[in-house]
Amino acid sequence: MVKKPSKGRQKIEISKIPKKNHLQVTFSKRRSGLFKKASELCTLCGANVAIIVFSPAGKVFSFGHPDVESIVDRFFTCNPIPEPNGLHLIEAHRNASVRELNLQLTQVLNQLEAEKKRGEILSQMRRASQTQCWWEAPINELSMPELEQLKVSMEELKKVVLSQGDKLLMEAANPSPFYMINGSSAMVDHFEIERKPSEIHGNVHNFGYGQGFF
Amino acid sequence: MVKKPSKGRQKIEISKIPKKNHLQVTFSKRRSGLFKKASELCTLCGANVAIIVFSPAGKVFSFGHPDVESIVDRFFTCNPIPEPNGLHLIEAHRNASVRELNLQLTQVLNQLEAEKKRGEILSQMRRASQTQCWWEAPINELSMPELEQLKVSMEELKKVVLSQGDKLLMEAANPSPFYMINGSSAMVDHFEIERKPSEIHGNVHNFGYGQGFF
DNA sequence: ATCTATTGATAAAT
DNA sequence: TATTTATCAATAGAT
Repeated sequence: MVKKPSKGRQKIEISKIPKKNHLQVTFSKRRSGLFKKASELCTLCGANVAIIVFSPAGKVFSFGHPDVESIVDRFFTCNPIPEPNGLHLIEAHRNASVRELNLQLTQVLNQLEAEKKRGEILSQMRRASQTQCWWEAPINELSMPELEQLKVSMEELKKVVLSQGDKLLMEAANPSPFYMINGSSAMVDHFEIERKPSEIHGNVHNFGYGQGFF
Repeated sequence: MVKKPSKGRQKIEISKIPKKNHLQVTFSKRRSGLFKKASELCTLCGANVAIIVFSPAGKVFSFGHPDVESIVDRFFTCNPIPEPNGLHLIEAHRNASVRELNLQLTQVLNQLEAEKKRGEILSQMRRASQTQCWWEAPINELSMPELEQLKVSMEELKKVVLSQGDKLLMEAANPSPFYMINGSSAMVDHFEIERKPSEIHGNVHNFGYGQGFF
């Protein structure tokens, strides 16, 4: 062997790693990196830190200084959840959390439903516009959003048709050779493609900012 | 002024920083660094992470994906706190339910993500194919008889569209109740209900994490 | 908060 | 999983 050209560390995108074995390695390395950073924060600044990590497979890892339980307890003392009875804090919180979870579940399920519907509509529209020309389309089967789109498009078409009709009439009356050659170029961009600026990942970052330093 | 030769980053000992203002700055920087690392771990590996930090002054900061509460709950479900009384069975039952709920939530969240992606793709495809759709056809090249024909077709189309719209509106007066998934008051009792692992299955992308790694 | 020189973390290869 | 190497990213110190 002549040499060992390691490419060294390479820049990576912060988005879900597709390769499972690769992901496993990265998870392991970064988890220990995270815990190391946490321990340094404790030592350097005298902070108290608790970290709980669940791997995608559901395995749990935790770091705590002095220990996870006391920190979590303090946390829920600081963010108390009102509960009339005399249960332990964690107990009380657990009950509230079940409710919370159910609520979340319901909301997310509703969102899912909405997204599915949207996807269905889109794919329907796509199928429709792919398969057939509009004048033979089974309009009786179109849904409301499709009809809306159709209506808008018809308005546009009507304008174009009318102006084209006028143009032809004018030409018939005045057959001049250099009579507007490119007067219709504006028609092409009735439906300009719009793109949102790509959104950065949503709810991952929950920094507790908004207050002073300590 | 000639120049500003910064000494740049210097090595520091990992032991309690004596200077209070310096400590404050370091705490702030490293805390956000820690949270950023955590968020990257979530994104890259699909992990769930909760972090609670108390500054030496007792101020609390937290990070959680999807949120601190559910992760802490899961944690205590996995590491149950020894309880002297005989509530263990009830506890166990409840814990199982919480675990169940969390699992469901995670799955549904994944589905949602998949659906959103699918919708995005469809909508992109649609935008792309619109470029070639009929309403952007080169009407300016049609001749007079063709335009006449087009006009007639449009009139007919309009009628059909209007009647179809009416029909849909009528149907909208009788909405189907498919979105009634959870009654609000019944939710707390979810843990009394037996549930199969998951009846739901995503139709397009399967983000289901493999088992057994880590 | 912003700017750099440096250190520290880590992706890829083994 | 542990080590190595080449890079990239975080951050200490100064402004």
